[in-house]
Amino acid sequence: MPKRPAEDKHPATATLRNPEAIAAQIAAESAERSEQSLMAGQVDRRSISEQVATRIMAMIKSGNIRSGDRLPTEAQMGLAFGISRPPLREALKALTLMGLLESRQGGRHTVTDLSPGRLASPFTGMMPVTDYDVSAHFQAREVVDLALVRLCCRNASAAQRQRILKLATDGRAFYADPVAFRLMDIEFHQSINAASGNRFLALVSQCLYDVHLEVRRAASAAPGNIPRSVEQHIDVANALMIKDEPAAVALFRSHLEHVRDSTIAVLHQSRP
Amino acid sequence: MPKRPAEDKHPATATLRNPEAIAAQIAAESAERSEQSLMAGQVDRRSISEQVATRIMAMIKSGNIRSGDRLPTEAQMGLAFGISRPPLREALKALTLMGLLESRQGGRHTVTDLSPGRLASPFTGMMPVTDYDVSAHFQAREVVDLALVRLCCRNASAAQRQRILKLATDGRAFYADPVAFRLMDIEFHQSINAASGNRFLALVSQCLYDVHLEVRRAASAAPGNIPRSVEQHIDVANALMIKDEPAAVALFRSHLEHVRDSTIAVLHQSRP
DNA sequence: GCGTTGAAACTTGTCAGACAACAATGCAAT
DNA sequence: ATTGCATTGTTGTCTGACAAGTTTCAACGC
Repeated sequence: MPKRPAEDKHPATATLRNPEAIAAQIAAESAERSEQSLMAGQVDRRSISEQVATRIMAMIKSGNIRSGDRLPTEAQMGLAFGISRPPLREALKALTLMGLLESRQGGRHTVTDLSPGRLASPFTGMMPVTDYDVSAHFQAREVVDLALVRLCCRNASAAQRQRILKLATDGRAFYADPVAFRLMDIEFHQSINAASGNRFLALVSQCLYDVHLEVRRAASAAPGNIPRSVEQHIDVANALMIKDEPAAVALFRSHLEHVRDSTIAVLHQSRP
Repeated sequence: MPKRPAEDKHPATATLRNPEAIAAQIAAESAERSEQSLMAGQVDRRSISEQVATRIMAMIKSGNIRSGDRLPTEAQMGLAFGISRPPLREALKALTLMGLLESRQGGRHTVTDLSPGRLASPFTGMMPVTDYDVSAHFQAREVVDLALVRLCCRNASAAQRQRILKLATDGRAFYADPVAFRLMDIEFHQSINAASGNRFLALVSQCLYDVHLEVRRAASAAPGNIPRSVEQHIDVANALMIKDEPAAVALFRSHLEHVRDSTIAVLHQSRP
């Protein structure tokens, strides 16, 4: 059986994770690029900072730079890319804003965990910029979340089901605390998503949920809604415990519809 | 000295869109911010460029800056924000990389159309960075795309159905041209997504499709696959024409399964 | 009068150098 | 061995400058 080589043990690849080696690789590729552009005779009309940002992204995507790696200093990278600090900093800052890098004054740049949630956050934050359609949004959530509930019902382990049920019942303590309830609500839905075993659908669901939060942020939840949501959570969790798929889906659907209706009510109230 | 062509017919709204007025508004808000930070005694530990980028994003999201607007010059904005050019440029470049702004040397920064596809592209490009699961990906596509097909079957106008059918049949001309086929394929799926009437699901589907393209980019499609895909497209389009929802869904599902299987085959072939 | 063209003014892209603020490191004293 | 401090290193920000490209506007020819 041909197994994947244990890359971390190989000196050649391990060395690449050292800042100096990263800089060396950048320099090598940079020279190669220059030759190519000379051969093609085609000038890249993008600004240097955009080219550099793209190349760093490519190095991250291809695995040449990995989560947690410390990048070389700005001076070293500028030397390696053959550019000065300002455009390099523009590229680094852009990647920082996109959630790929982290930077602290005095400390070097490091690569984030690259979790989909982190990468999606800047995108999610800009989503509700176009005119927002509540019913279309909840229709999408229904499609995605109900599929996740189905998958969760089939694939979740006993421990995961227990955790979901515990989160649901713990919600009873938060009848009077909207903030704590919101945190629990996030955790509850994420647990279901994670238990489904499908990262893509889970990510989509989380993005749609984040958009929902953004919309609902300003308006505090009406007091009566929290107990109702908590009870619906518990109903769903119980259905998941006994693996009753139709019931879980139906209960989750009614939960979503309840949230949708109350959201519409809040929006109409704030915008008469 | 206004040599400026008459541009404010509506002083209230038009004024805000002038670069100078935008700068003035920035300056006003900036002063307000300073007071707040003094009152709170809490320093914002984020770098200036990050704060500025966040604030410009907020102004775009709130509608103070709209699609197509020309931003003030960097000098003006630097003055308005009370900072110098480098950190301001870092913020602008970050927003440019994120697809919110466009910039040309010599011309001012302008706001893009803010289309979801454009905003999603940097995010989509980084998605397959984590270990990629083909079957989970296609499971997600199945959930989302089949829902879109259902909605399309119910909501599409006659003209939209005609367009979908035309795209599908036109595909027959591209048996030997993978690139042209790919372009048609994109258009075909986007037409279905648009006809569904749900922007959110359409966007999600497009993102998943883009990830699929990214994965399949290197490997050229096997020659036999194109005719098969074309015929499947036509079958789906015909089902949509007569509004046979179960048939359309079933045909689309088998289309997706075919694409999935051929993708897996290609991946296994390239990675023995 | 009207479209064209050319130059001037303006704006962004890039570079260089400098200093401040913060982090990391090593050394000395307890 | 641990704590505290001083030194060094790195990022954050500023200033000034010039190159490369765009926009504007006025002079010019028709």
